[in-house]
Amino acid sequence: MKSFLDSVGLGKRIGTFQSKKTIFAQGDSAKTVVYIKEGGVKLSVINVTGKEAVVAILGPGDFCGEGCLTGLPFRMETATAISPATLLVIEKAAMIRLLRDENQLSDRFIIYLLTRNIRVEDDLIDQLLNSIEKRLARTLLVLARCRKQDQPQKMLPKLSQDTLAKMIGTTRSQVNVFMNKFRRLGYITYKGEIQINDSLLSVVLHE
Amino acid sequence: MKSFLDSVGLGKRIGTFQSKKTIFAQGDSAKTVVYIKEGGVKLSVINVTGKEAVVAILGPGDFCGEGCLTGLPFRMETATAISPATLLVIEKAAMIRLLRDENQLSDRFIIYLLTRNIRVEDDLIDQLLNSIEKRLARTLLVLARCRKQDQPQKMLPKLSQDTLAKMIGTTRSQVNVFMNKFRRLGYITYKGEIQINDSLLSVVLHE
DNA sequence: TACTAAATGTTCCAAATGGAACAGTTGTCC
DNA sequence: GGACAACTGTTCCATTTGGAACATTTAGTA
Repeated sequence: MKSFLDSVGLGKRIGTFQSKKTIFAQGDSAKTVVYIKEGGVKLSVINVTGKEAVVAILGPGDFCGEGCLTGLPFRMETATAISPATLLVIEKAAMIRLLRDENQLSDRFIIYLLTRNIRVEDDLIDQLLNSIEKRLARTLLVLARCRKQDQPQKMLPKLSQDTLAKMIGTTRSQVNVFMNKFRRLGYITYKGEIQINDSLLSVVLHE
Repeated sequence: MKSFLDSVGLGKRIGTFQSKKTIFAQGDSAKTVVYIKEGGVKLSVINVTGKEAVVAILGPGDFCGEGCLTGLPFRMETATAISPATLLVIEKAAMIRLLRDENQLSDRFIIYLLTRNIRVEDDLIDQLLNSIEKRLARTLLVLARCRKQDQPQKMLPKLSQDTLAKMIGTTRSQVNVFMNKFRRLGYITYKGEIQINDSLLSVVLHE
């Protein structure tokens, strides 16, 4: 299934990025689709007034920059590595060819887009309906779920409170207050890295 | 290009719905993908506490219920006609077969998913960064743009202030206050239906 | 170790927002 | 026309939130 995304070839190359390095920036010309083989990637946007929003945290198996396939000539978002990352960079034309010729990839890509759509819609719904406290709790749980398979204890990718704030559309000081509240109530633990307890769910579900 | 979506056949049937009728409801079993040939469709969600959010307003050329292709057994959203609607209802298995066999449809569907993704991400970003006033202004402009091709004056699909409130995550009274403010400033006009002036853009862009 | 930058902890107040309450308007159906 | 329901207009206040300011802690590095 992964064969087309495992090999380098015509119009496909490997890129490696250290943590905090920019993969592409908002406004760049958009001619490639990126497939994440390893590492974490943060997608962010800066608006006219200079305010920043974090749209998604992506990991292995996710794509980014796929918007260029619609014909958009520029990157609408900035993609930044949040851990050492290995990426497959696929030229737009090569990606279009692969989607035509390789049904397995096409299927997989459609499933990916559908899943991604659901994720973003869930984020939007959360934003429309819930308070900062609930949004923070849900975001932590979703981030922890991504790691569940690896770790016995659920653990977060290393994100600053500032980044969390930009994911849920609030300020760092608010995030700080609620993080400490969750810690005080035993919903999360700071053991070097942050660990998420299932009891954090009660914040999302209650009332 | 549209041939596969124009014909009724094995696993494809036409459905017609009057305004305000439910096409499918949150929690229903999800076995079909719906293609909108004519009319408008509102996608909404109700959360545990009973609060409602409107996720999208869809029109001709859009799909809905496509999430079932990921294997999700239930509808996550309620789809309601907001004007008399003609729909092509495609069985999940038939849709999967079409996507495999008909490259034109597959291409078109991928482009649709990418475009939809961008739309939802833009909504999320708007929600993360902007005040109620700006979100309302942007929502009105986006809704008006959908109709631009038809009408000399930009006009809205008929949506109540309550629906607008549920699209931007606020209360009807807030929407009412800002709608009247926009009207007082000449950004919108009530001539039977609501008409949107380009000057409304200044609300989104200013400061 | 000492220095520096980044991240976190804490507080405060102005501003934005939620939500309820009630009045007025419009449209529809008998 | 009258009755009813749906939608709109308007006000008010408690609550939430934004945003700045400053202290403290942690991490990286000369």
